[in-house]
Amino acid sequence: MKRFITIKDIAKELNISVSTVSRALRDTYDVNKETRDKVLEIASRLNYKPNFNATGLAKRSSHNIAVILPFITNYYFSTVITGIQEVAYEKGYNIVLYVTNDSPERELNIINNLPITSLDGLLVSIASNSDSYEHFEEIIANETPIVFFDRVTNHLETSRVIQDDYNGAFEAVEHLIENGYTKIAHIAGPASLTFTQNRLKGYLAALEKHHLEVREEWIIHSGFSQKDGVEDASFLFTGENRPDAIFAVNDRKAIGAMTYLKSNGIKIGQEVGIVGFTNDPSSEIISPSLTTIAEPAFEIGRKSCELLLRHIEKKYFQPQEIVFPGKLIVRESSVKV
Amino acid sequence: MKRFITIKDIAKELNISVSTVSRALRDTYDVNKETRDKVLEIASRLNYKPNFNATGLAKRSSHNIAVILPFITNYYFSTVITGIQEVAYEKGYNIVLYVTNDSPERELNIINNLPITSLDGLLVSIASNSDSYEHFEEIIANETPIVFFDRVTNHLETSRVIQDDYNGAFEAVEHLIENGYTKIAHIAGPASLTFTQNRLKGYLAALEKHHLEVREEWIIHSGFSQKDGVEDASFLFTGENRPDAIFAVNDRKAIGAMTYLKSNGIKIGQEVGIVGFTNDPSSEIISPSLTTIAEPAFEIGRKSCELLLRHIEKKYFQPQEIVFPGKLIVRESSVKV
DNA sequence: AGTTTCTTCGAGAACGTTTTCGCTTTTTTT
DNA sequence: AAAAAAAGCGAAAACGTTCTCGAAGAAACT
Repeated sequence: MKRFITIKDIAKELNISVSTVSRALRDTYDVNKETRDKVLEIASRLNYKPNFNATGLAKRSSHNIAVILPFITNYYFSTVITGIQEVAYEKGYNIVLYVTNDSPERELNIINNLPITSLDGLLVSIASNSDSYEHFEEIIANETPIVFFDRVTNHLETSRVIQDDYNGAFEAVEHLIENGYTKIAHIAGPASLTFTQNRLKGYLAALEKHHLEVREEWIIHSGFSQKDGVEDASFLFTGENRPDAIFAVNDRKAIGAMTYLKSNGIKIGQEVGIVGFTNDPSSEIISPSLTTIAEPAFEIGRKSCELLLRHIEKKYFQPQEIVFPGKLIVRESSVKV
Repeated sequence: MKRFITIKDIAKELNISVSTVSRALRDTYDVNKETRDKVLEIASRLNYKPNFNATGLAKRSSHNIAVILPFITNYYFSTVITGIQEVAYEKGYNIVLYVTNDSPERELNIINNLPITSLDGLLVSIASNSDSYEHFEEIIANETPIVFFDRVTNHLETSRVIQDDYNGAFEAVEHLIENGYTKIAHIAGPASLTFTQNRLKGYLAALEKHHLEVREEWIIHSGFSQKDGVEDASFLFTGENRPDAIFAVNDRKAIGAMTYLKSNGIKIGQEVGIVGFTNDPSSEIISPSLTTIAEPAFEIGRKSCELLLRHIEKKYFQPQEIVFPGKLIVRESSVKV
């Protein structure tokens, strides 16, 4: 059976009480410097490790935060986690990771089975087709703070951090227009997600500003995968009225569309312009290279975590919305020469 | 202050003792079916959530496992985590994530500050230049099981799961030879890592089998990034005695090398053959597409976690080494036509 | 010298469970 | 019908901390 050195062992060793040891290990006041030094010395000699279950019980707070998101196997999310992890590490928090596989059922199941009593807060990016938010409300009611990032919801009064989807999309589409494309399609994400709605709005606004017509059949909602991109492009380029440009909701779909076009002999850039969203490293590797809107994924992770920690540490802290601007990165896929 | 429903609330409600409630919530024996049903009903009505700090304290086991690895922002590691997470989810374990940024100091710091008393086990892939294993030994001495994956060490008597680096490399290089390349360079990873050693051995064995000369200057050890690949290639192709093929320790370096060759007008495949390792999705996106050895990353994650859980649950379980075979995937970068 | 204030510490309860032991009551065996 | 075994439950200790209270002594005032 495992057996670790406890505060009691230290107390016995020095013939003092556990309360004193406890104080010595944390505070500096209310304990004599000498005894404190002795405690610290013994503690490190015996290689004492605090029992987090016990401290968690006694203080009603562990130093754990849950991160719940759809996937981790893509550039965006893995980079966000890296950012989160960076500030968690600095501040001595542990990250408990849950991945929903973008399934609402699994998300629900995870939330319901969360070790909520040993979690100080939650960082979440919701699944595509979540339609109910009760499970989150319940957690909020229990005074466990939540910060949403990227995939947020307006149904809940919490802090959130996102990129500027509307303006990013607007800029992307305007860039296509300025480069002489006029028949611009949008291959979008699942309609339920706030950020696909915002990117769609940005797309529409840019068309409107430049007096270009909006065609229903040029707006396709589907999933986020490369395969979805292939299918959407195949749909767009088999009928009549083919577009001459595509704005994709993310780089993976853009890349899917590119592979479709390439294998059908359509010249990217020259004949059909393409712009993605994210700045996935693949967008630089593919040829022609992909124009895209870069998202500050790492910073979004950092900021989300900082915000959550503020909520955890200060008691009443007004929910905030933080919006990061995107940045247009022009490459080969959106220019005609 | 947060306040959750406890076992005591249920006991009070039903006028029975907490011990009975505790039993009812877990076992089926030693408690009448009727009272058990009543307890379960009240528990779900009050929305009772067990306090994991308390159970952890009382049972000396949380249901947490730590995952410690260098990065998560690449295909291989993020897929491994997804596999780990899959079985952890099935079995009701939580994953506590730590990323070392491939820094030995940070790794050490993380290990030393681990909430070890509330961790049932560890899954780790070590940092590149870790030279000391004492911190791991200490954990093992405390009877907390560790399973290493991918980046393992021979200094410790623990279970480990890896891919067959030797044979994968052998196959990759033999494939190049069979396709008519004779001057094959190897851009390798940091020399300290077991798996780069094994891939190097596989490379050497293939050369030897086919009586090709080994040239020291064609073997370069550096980091794992795309940038390292660029630099290694630039080194290989600026001097005299240029190779006509490259076997890269991973796909990112292979891709780096490809970008260098492409921008220098060297025809990949025709003039210089390239094979990578991993089967990163980028290897299919880049053109020409990259021949590679596919690693079963997801399965490695699953298996590592299963093994760890076995160690946690059975007491004395002989350390095992599990080796997954790789699979050669032939694409355009390694054929001369 | 007497009073007040600080400083340092210990006793013991509390956090929410599990677990051991033993006591009733019921059921089974003879 | 008596004896033995089993079933169901409660009291209380334990897990390793933190925290509140108060006591003892030292230091600082009058």
